Amino acid sequence: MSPKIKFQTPTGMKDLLPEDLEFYQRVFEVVDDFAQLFGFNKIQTPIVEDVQLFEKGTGGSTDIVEKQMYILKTKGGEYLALRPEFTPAFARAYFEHGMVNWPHPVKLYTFGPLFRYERPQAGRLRQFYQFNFEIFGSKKPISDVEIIYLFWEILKELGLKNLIVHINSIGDKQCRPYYKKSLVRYLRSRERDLCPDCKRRLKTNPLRVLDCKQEKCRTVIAQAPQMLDYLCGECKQHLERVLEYLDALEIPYFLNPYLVRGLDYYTKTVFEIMPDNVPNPTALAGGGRYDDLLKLIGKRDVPATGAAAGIERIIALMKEQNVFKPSKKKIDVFVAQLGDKAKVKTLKILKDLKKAKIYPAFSLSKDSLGDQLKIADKLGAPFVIILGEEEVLKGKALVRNMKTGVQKEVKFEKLGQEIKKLLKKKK
RNA sequence: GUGGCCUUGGUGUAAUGGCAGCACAAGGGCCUGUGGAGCCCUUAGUGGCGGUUCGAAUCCGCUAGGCCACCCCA
Repeated sequence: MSPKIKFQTPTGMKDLLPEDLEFYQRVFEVVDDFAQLFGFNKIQTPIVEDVQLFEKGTGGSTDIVEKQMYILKTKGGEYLALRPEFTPAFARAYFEHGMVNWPHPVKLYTFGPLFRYERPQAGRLRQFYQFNFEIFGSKKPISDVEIIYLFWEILKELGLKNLIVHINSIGDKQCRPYYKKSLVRYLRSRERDLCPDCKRRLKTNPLRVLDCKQEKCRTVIAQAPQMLDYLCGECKQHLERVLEYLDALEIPYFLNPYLVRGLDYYTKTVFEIMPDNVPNPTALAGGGRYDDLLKLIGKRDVPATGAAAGIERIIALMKEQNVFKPSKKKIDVFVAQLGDKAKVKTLKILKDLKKAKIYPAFSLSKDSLGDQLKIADKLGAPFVIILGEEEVLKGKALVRNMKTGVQKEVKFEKLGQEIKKLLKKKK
């Protein structure tokens, strides 16, 4: 009856161990810090939402909705989806909690896990983390740039180098239909030169033919009409202003006419931040304006702009560029004990140490002092508090300097202050 | 979803059809109230299922997971 099956994490999902979490926490720290600086408020939404929220919001013809959602049926018969992205949930929350009546723009952010059923690869997981920022209620170009600048600064603060912003405008409901029509007309004329996927896209989502990487398609695309030439006056001006702001902020960008994002709801500005000068760059962050999404979810027409960044990808690049070293948890003091009374006393003095903001290590399951000193040494503790039966009776503990071996008696009540003093002296 | 490569104790590796071995890590001991070294002992592995063979970590099939490219995206 030896169970041969080995339990393991589900495909494309992983455990985050202490060492991993140091990286995640570093990212979250910087994100929170910049969120505060830029005046964004944090919210958390449920991990599951009504399937229809994404069908409507994210868009029925997107890969995400078509084939990547984890969908579950509850006992009550509702269909819920593990969230594959944040934006529709933000829009839902915006209406559900009457944020329409908050002073605008409403600036919100969050981070947490998302789920997409995909074939896993490095930098592409089925459960992954993103941080996400949204601005509701501003149609101004500066708001797009506020988002881009914020993401740019967060990535820079994390130490990442050689990044570039790819940016494009995909127009709005005024001008995009004209462009789409003329693009489709052109692509039809060259249909026999397209890959099978693109033949399909031609019907379902022709804009995405633009990002196909098949060589035969690339040659077709090279001569295709470009959105930039079809932008209406308003969209054109919007893009120009965005680019001017980017210039003024000295953010390096590449105006990429083939950048089309996979989600249906974008209008005007779309952007991705990616590593520059590498063979197969994957976007670290991406987003843009989505003026038409909110009225699909709620009743009101609210312009919005936002972006999301993939934390695992950021961490991978941090490791590659070697810009963050998890600081080895250094402990201030190790408490070694001998005998039951001393074990209990060890637990009792914890609160006193906490008061002095000293965080100790200890190992109550060990009985031998030698073993405990060995552990203290391995942990790199500069000082050890030694508590034996004798010390408990005397009301004093021995404090040992691990470097010099010098020990002195300290009253229990003074332990916190004394260690603090010693630590300070050491520096 | 398509194609390709990979998988040996916790980690890193050796064995290419013939006794699964080494290093590190871990646990215990030498050492009953004083660490760093050393020595000794212990735990623990061929991802899973099947096939070929006298004999399989090794060859074959399926499966699971990982990785790479496509697809897509963060």
